[in-house]
Amino acid sequence: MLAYDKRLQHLLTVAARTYAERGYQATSMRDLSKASGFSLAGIYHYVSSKLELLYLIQDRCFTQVITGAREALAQAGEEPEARLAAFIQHHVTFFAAHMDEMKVLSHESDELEGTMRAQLRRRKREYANLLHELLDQVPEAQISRQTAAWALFGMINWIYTWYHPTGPLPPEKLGEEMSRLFLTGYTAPVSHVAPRITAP
Amino acid sequence: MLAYDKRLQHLLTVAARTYAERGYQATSMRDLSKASGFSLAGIYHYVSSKLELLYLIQDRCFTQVITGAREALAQAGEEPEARLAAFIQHHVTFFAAHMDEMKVLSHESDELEGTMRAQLRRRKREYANLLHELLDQVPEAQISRQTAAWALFGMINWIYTWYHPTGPLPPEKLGEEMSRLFLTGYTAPVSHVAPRITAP
DNA sequence: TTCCGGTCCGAACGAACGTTCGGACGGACC
DNA sequence: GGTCCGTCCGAACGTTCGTTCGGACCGGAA
Repeated sequence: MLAYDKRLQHLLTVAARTYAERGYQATSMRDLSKASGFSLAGIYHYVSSKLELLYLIQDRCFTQVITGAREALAQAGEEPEARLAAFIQHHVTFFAAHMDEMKVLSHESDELEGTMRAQLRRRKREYANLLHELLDQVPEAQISRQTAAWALFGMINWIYTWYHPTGPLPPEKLGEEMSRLFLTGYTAPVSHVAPRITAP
Repeated sequence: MLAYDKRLQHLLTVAARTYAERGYQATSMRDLSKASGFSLAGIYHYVSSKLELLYLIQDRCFTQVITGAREALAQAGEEPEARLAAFIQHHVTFFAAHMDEMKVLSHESDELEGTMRAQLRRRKREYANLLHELLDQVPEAQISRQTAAWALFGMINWIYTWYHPTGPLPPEKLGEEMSRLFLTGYTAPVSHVAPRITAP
């Protein structure tokens, strides 16, 4: 049954690319049929619905990010800031290496329903907890852990709206810059605080 | 013709709310008909197409953000960091006050085509230039201006995925935390740099 | 040779979509 | 009173959608 898995993977890859380009809702099963080489009806031998196709892409991608992050942390040593940097660096480089899937994961996260939605939420919580534990290890944070976590995810998920991995800025460099920006902002002593401006 | 404008505004408000809840593609003109009180055909007396409806929401919203940011900057004094903080604070509080429109602007930015798309791109460029000029005034940045700009927009646009303005964290406080996180990270002297970790 | 289960597809189904058409209604002006 | 114009709508149009159905093809077991 190896060929079966290979063809399913092919279908998922093509679908992720098309969803990333045109959006999930705007892509029809007929589009995927043309892009994948399968007939329209043939697709339904691999997935039971359009929604399950989206679910498979997102779930597989999320699983990869989480296990990848765990592996990166396992090699990151003990120092809290170094571990945080490793987490960020892994997320950014993984994002750059799997742009289509990560864009679909980031941008089409509200399309699922029922059991599939719940499963994806669980994975999201799992990944967020990983970050929260890292943030807890860093002392003297000058802003709240919750806001910091969302701000960081914003920084590193927004990537899909502008970044081109083959451009002048290589993924490792991008990860470094993001790490430095966030870590410096989050861990700096309170004395080095920017002037507080209240909106008029 | 005042009543006409009021009814158009009503339509745009309802559409923005529905698009924010269910997404642009997933919302049908029949949905908007039910939600707005207009008949299906009646909607076409105010907009010429579904795409123009999206365009009007996005263009009006963008115009408001830009002029609002200009006003905030006019009152922000001379110090570069204070001006940057004012820009961020304005963006965040405006976002919180116009969640539906800003979510539609952030999340459905790839749907338009042709002239409308070009017009929106122009507005986006205009707003980004505003930020770039502010970043240029801040000395000794430890990461590139371009990356910093995208990271900041990521932080403050991702808000729509998690923030509830009526929750425990008021918009002004959120703006403050975002300002502090970004400004500290962007303007900190290079000596206070987080440990550089290269991915294995 | 026969049969069978996995693989795949052309053709069709009913539903929902964005948009249009012809006309109804009502106040303003002659 | 008659006419016109802005406002609005019920009903329909043609298209596209996700999904299904019945059967074709084929390698291997019996």
